[in-house]
Amino acid sequence: MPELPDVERYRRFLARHAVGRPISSVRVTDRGILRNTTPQALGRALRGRRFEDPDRQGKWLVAWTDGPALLFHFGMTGDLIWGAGPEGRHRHDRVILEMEGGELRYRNMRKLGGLWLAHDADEAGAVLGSLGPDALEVGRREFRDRLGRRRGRIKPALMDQRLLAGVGNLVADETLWRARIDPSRSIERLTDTEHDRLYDELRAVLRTWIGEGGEPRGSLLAERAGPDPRCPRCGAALLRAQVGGRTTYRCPTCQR
DNA sequence: TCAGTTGTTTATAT
DNA sequence: AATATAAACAACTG
Repeated sequence: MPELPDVERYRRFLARHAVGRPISSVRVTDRGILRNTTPQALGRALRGRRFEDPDRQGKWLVAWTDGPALLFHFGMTGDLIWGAGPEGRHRHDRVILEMEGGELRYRNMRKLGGLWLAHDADEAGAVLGSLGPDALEVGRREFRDRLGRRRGRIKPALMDQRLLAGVGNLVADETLWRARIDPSRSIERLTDTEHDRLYDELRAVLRTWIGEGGEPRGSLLAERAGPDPRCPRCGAALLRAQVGGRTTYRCPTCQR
């Protein structure tokens, strides 16, 4: 589930439900999900604090409070849930933040990703490491420049979080399909037109995906899960292959 | 039983 | 130096 658009929705979700409410207690049902702190330290750090407007960079959600910040990464199966009370809790709710008027739950089945605690902006920056500019914020020029300094195949470059933050496997496939570019094309051989299409389609994919509150229809994405994946544009059977170690779908006639 | 899964990090090879 | 590949992490589904 979580790619950049999903994390952006989590960001808005946290802002809508949790901002401003005093945190009364922190329940950790799986301490392994805390990557740089303990349940005790997390409780001490957050109790009595209130979330402020959260930030997102790539697939990271940075939830500032009037004290420290809580950093969320959702891995492949993370989710954020709001509950008015304890009913509806799930066994994969690894951390539950109880606050006035409800509770925020960090759910994560596979436990890739996790929660980090940062006491200030410097610490938050250290956790995020050398993350590139956010894929939705980056300008056309910088996108082009950063890509131009890379060699090799286009898809793994798009997914490199140091180059550009937020593009995952599904967004990459969708973008390349819409831009009609083969995921294995070498970056050096992309034309100016293709660079422009890539930038435009990346933004279009991210924006529609955020806007629809879920994965878009009439897309490669909708096809790949089905029994007979076909190109929504030309009807050709989609090809499935490994690119950069990830399952990749492409259209044999539209993408060259 | 086996293959597959939206992400990232690490080690190893080229 | 940078890119490519595979494995590991972990838990579940079909």
